[in-house]
Amino acid sequence: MPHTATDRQPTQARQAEIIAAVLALSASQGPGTITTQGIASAIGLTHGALFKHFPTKAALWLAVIDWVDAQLMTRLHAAANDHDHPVAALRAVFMAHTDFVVAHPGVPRFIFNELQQPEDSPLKHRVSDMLGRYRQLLQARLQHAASLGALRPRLDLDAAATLFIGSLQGLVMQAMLRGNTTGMRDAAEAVFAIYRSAILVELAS
Amino acid sequence: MPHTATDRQPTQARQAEIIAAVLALSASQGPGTITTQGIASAIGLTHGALFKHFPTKAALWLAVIDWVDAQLMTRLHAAANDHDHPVAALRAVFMAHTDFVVAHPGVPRFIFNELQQPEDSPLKHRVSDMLGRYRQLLQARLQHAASLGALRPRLDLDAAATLFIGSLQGLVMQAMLRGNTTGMRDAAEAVFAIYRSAILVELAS
DNA sequence: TAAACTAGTAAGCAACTACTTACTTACTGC
DNA sequence: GCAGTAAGTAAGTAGTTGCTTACTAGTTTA
Repeated sequence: MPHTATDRQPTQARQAEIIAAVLALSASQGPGTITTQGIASAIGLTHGALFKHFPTKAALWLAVIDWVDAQLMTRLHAAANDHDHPVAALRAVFMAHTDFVVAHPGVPRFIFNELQQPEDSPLKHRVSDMLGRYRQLLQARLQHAASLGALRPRLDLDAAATLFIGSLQGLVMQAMLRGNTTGMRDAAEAVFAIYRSAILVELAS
Repeated sequence: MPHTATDRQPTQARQAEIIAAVLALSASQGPGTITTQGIASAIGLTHGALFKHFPTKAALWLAVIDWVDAQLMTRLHAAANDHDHPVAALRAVFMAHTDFVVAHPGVPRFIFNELQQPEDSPLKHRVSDMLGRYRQLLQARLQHAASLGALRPRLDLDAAATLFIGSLQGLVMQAMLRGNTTGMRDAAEAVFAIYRSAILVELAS
């Protein structure tokens, strides 16, 4: 069957389509089991055509991480900078992260899968680099909040950042158990409310 | 090379050895990439010999989960029942879980890997069943603590359980980023201290 | 002590993997 | 209007995977 004119796409558009397909498959399949054949047929393309746009599967995986990095960090910074008060900023980051996961359920699976690779592969290095910048974003707000006297005295800011990311991880895990992300926003609100009371200085009830 | 008498092991001992090998490989390799060939050569056995003890790879995977279930839940219940006060029990469970992960770093990787399988495979079902019993254990202590008036009024116990497991997940993720579990116990103490102040009723500082 | 059983080996098979090659067809600049 | 290039196809290759088969050698037991 000869392809029509609409079949042919400029490589930049195809690359974006391929990356999106990988993340879509990650949401319903587990990234470790994704094959280049599966990606191709998910787009309606021949297997060989994939390699016109990415030289190797590893290069494609790297491009997926770069996409996630750019998208997620942009949204998180935007959410954080939307609020003057650092605690409000933390809340906005928490919910922006949640919304991103709801919109792209394959992303946390993909990221965690790469984190499992124990050796210092370039993939894992980029993921850990991104998470490092995530922690910096959180630490800056936490320190700002501390300087305002809004946080508990002697609060371990490092542990507070770990708890922040970890609670999101817990929400993701719950969503993976259920197999969908419905109700995740509400659960995120409830969890952040508890987190907030964990770090805030005690006020009169 | 003919095998000596010590080569031959009763199947029960070999099964335990094989399960241990899978978890050891999970700690340093990522469970998705483990092959039956790799398991066999890790023990110093022929590939075909594996299938004398487990009919299929899936059966072996199931046995690994059963082992984790029995070991982990036994320790968590023992830790919980060691304390009369529910908050002390929660702390003991948190640290018992941490100790288990430090002792068996492959376990959380293995578990999370199975959780990623989206379909209702028997593997995923058992994992989600175990996590359900974990939540029950937590909910019972949280409700007990609430009945003692130790918790904040209007605390969302469901979200509190999610935050409990999630914060452990966050610690595991941090350990995976660093590639080892050194310092995990100290980090766990700090994180639980914050968690504790999140759920406890406010006292005079 | 012979028979049944069990734990092991060595070799190989069918299916699947990432990737390549040879070729075709559409778009673009001169 | 045509040459060069880029996106696509179809078929194939080498390596790996889970699993099987045919055979060997210890162990148990009637």
